[in-house]
Amino acid sequence: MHRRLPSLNALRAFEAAGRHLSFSRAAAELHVTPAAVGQQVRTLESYLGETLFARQNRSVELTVAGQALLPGVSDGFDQIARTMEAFYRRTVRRPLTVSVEPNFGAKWLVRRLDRFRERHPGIEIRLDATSRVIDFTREAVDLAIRYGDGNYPGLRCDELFEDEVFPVCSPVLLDGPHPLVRPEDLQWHRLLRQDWDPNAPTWPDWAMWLQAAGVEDVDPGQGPQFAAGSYSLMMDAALAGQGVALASSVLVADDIEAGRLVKPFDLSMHQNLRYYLAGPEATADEPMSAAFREWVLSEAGVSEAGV
Amino acid sequence: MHRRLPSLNALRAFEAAGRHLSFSRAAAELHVTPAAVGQQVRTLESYLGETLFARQNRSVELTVAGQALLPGVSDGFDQIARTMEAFYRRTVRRPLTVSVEPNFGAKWLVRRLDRFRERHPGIEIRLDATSRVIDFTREAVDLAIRYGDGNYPGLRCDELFEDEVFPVCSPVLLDGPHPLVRPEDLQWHRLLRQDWDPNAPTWPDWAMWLQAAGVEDVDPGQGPQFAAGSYSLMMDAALAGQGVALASSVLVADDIEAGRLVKPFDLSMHQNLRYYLAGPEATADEPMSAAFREWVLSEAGVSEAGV
DNA sequence: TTTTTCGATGAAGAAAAACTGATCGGATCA
DNA sequence: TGATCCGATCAGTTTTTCTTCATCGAAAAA
Repeated sequence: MHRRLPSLNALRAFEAAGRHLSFSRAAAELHVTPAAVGQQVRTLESYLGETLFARQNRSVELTVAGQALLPGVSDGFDQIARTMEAFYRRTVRRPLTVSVEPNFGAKWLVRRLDRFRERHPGIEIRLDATSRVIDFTREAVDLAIRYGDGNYPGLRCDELFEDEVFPVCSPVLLDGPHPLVRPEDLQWHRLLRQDWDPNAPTWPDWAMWLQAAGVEDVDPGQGPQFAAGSYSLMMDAALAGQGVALASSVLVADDIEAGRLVKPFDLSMHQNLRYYLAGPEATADEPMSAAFREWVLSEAGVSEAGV
Repeated sequence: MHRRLPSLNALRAFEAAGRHLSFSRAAAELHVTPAAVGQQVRTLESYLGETLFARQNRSVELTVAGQALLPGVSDGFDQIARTMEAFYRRTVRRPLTVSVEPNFGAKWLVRRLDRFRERHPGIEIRLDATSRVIDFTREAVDLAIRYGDGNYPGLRCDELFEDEVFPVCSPVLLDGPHPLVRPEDLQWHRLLRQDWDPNAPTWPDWAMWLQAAGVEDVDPGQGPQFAAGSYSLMMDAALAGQGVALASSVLVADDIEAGRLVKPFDLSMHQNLRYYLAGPEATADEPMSAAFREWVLSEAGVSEAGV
């Protein structure tokens, strides 16, 4: 079989534009700019040697040639789209189970998962939020995102983020009677403190940060205390302007970007612990695992690590 | 309608590979390398999160998933391909009439036209080989390739080639009792000469070339003479080793590249005349004209000229 | 009428996708 | 056993595709 097909992307742009009778709406459907649609249509017209759209100033309509071409092309794409939909929904698909540390899952991963779904409509993610250490040989878990030192023998392991710890607070604390400008100003505010799970990796506490900042007249023991595992409660308190919390850069990145939290001082405590994506070597090249790894790494702004 | 489609090119590669059960044959069909097909298939597998082909060492076969996906996708592309074929062959299409100087048409254009057909299967070219000057307002001609000075008022005009004139001959003349090495050696060979149409642009003759070469003991008047318009006869004689002809660089480029003719000396006579593609401004932006112009210019190795 | 708005367009540069070319490695065939 | 065939892989590059930004002209709004 020998097919002479034009650029398929140009065809798709034409099809969408013809269906909407609008380059802009077609562009919206295809998630590109109207200019891109216009160029693709022009490419197709040049390939065929015929104008497919009559351009009015503020609208387009199909020429006779365009009308002749559109239905068949639409049918073809419909057929393919139906096939893909059927494929996505066909026979029970094993979901990809990803174990994730709960705070990271809530603050970082779930906010981005819809982008993964868009990129890989055929892969269903099952999240398993737990702090336990995963034994891949015993548990039905494909991949795990963990906070640690990256020393996971026998696993394929890719670094996601460095992490650092610094104070954050609601922007309202920057105004008011005692604006937070220098570390000494912390004496006027409540320090939100978290107890640490004795089994979990160590985490800098206020005493360490204040010492590093060279501040002596702030009591590291004052302010509300949150139980281990209640990180999100503490952050809710910070978001509500109830005090200043020591937070992980990864977990507050979105809140800072959105302006819900601010970082009043420049001083950060560096951790030698990081976020890693880990999983068994044996399944590392399976398409589902590979797709998830590639996506997480790109979301983390990291190019894929070596072997 | 909201479609979630993978990369269409990846789908097409998968479809071809699945149909042939071979990446190499699919690559041949798509006019790309097997490596390209392999990468496209891998892209699709990553998007879907499933392997579509089971790779043996020397062959591939479809997995269950691949078998589930292939038929529907094939049908879709078939549908589109049928639509395109029907479109190409539909209602009487006006061919694009290109008037071309006969020698140029024979020696340069027709040898390349199949590449144009491949790029633009929907455009039919009608060649009109004539030396007459074209009046676009009176004749049903869309474009013309002409040899001249480029001064064509009221026409959209793009330069194709510079031209120069130099002696050429069959490679057999380089051996033999009197090999052609220096211009003086021409005295041992016949000079193929052509009469010129008194109305046509002037063309250097042997007397001019010999003078430029500084050769005096060769008689420019000896050798067979060909009537105006019998250029191709003269070139046939040259190809047959019957003598040395003064030829146009454009018209002999292919013969020289193929080794059928050689250029024994370096000296060329430059012409201030060139090959141009000309046509009415009014139709210059019509897809057929624009496609042909773009193609001719790219074949001529020239980027599209400005307004 | 005048002003605003909306959609199409064009050029230039940037980003992303696709392809090539070279190399490797395991079957198959002679 | 050696030669060959086919597919995998990877880096580098080419080609395609897209975005940005400015402009334009009619329709809608004021």
